Amino acid sequence: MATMHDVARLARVSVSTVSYVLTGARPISQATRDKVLAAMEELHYQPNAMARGLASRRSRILGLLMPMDERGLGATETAFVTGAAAAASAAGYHLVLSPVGGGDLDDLRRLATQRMLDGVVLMEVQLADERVTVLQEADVPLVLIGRTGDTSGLSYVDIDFEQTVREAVGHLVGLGHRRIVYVNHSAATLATGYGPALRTRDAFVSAMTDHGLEPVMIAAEDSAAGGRAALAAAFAQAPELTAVLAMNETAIFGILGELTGRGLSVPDDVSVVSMVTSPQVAELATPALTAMTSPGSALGRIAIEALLRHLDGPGGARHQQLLPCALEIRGSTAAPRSRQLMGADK
Amino acid sequence: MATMHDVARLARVSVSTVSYVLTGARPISQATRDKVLAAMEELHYQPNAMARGLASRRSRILGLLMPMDERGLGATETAFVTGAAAAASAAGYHLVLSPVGGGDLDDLRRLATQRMLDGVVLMEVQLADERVTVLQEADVPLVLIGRTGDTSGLSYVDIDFEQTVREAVGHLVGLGHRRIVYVNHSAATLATGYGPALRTRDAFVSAMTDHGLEPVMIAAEDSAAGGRAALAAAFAQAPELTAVLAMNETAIFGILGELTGRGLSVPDDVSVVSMVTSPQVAELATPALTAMTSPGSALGRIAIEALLRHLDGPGGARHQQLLPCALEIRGSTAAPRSRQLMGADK
DNA sequence: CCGCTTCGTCGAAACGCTTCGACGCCGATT
DNA sequence: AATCGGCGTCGAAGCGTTTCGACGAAGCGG
Repeated sequence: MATMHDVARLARVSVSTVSYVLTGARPISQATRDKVLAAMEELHYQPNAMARGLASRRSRILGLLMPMDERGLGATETAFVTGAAAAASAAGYHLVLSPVGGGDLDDLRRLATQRMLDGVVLMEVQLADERVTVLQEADVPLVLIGRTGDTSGLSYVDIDFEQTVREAVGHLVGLGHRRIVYVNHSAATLATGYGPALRTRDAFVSAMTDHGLEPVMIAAEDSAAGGRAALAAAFAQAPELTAVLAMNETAIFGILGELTGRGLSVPDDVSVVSMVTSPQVAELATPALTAMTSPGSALGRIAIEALLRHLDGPGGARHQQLLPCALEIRGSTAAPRSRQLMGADK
Repeated sequence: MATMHDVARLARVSVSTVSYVLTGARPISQATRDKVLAAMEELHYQPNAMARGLASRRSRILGLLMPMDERGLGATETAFVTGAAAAASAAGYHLVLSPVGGGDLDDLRRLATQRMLDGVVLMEVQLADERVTVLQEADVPLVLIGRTGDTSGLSYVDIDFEQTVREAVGHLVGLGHRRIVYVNHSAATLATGYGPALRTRDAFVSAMTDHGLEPVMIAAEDSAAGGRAALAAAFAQAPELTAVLAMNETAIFGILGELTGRGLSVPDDVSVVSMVTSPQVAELATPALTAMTSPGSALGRIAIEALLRHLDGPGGARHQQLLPCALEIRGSTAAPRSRQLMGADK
């Protein structure tokens, strides 16, 4: 492997000159530059990332820390990653994903403190998240996806759940629905302080109240069976329901299955809206689901851009931004039929 | 940030002694070791990864290169990643995922040649894959998931598709099915040299032939609509079919939907087996799918272990290994009813 | 035509660690 | 008693860059 020395020797210049050609930190004449570039070409020279990082105290590597549970990454998370990777790459940075689970806080600390990462984007932030504390103590530039309860002094990008729920409810109410059930994540998930679940819950209550409607909410396990059970519970609690708004992407297939099982048709008997769902998943269902599509790739891009800004101007202001999901109307919503317009026929 | 120098000074030993305590490269007396460890503790010392890497010419970082398309990572890939991460972590290595798309070959070369990665695991390998060539030229220790057409001189771990298909077909034939249709990925995907699709296709032909049955195969786009269309085509080609074996995890929901749409019940009228499918996805369907479950986490672990072996003994033999998927019987398969036992009633 | 920038280049000193050769010490071997 | 080999430790030489101060050569206004 050729080093800078070899290049310098071949081009008959000093090592520092080669470095300046590479980094542009000082002006170099065209003639010299050409000589150096030719030498690099000839030797297939590639700078050694470690040496560079050591000397400049910048690795040009950004970390994207994502807990990897067995669920896998949906299209939403993937869009997020690709958006972030593209933005990093455009700025000349590498983006590496590190699958840090919740348990290995020490691992996290080590990773952050070894000065291998110039900055870090943390995904799936909980309302009370120790990882944030660890990262702040390690003094590494940090941007969150999602937010903790107390966001003072933190930079984050997150989905505007308030707005998203309002829009979803608005869509259903606009179609004529009055009895709308909200299917959230499980009670256990809520208890862990999972922000999206809690925020959408509050947003749902307030949106429904604003329309003068009563909010009905059900918790569902993250599984098809959980969705089934939730729908049963929903009918027990509100027999005349005509629409379901579901936060739980995993449970939604169970909900649809159970609806079919009860001889109810979507969207004629019951309308279904899926929250924070990718088009890919929405199209899997029959009929395709009307859904609130998350701005995945934009979130990723914005997070990285904010992070890069922190690297340049360390004293800069925090970046705090919310993006709503977009309503995409597909086949699972329609005006309510039976119970509303024709009486309780079914 | 404290350096080794600071630790050495505080512990009143030389820098090299501190280093030996850390790496264990030479014996150090218990007394000295304790002094050093105490000093480290007091200063919150953390070794600088760059400096370490530069001096030792080992980064202790392994790369997992995965193309990220918009589809997202299924539970299968996720299991793979977590298996790999666990194995790497156990050996004191970091595992970073790098989302390298197909297009950025130069990006790949740069990544591999900058000596930041001690070794690399490459996922989603095609039969003819330029990335493999690039990585080989960069002279970086390499293990593939999947295989190229010519595997000489390469290490890989892959699914034993031959065996997996044989088992799936065996299951269906054992239940009494004779007319079995195989739904593969799209013709376009086949044309790109996507190994799993090609290998399962061949395996299906040979397995069916061994049973004295005629292999019927349909290509399906990777979407629910594709699955629908494929099922229609299947019925056109083999009206008396009683079982579907599907390689296309995305299309399977379309297949199920179309089956229901035609008034056919699963598994009573038609049995369905899904290939290389995670339990999570299998449970999404109603009824839950009988599936061939991929050995995701084991694949990841084995790949990393093989890679680590390469790092230690560079001259060592190649590691080439195939693992079959496990048959998990759920609700989507049963003995054929109507057409076989009761004549063509439906 | 003289001093003064500005430009382009060089040499050397970091950056924080690993690793090699050397050395003193001590107990064991002849 | 002289010799030997381990053990534990030290000092110094890298690893391949970046970056800083210095310096000669032009280019400029006066």
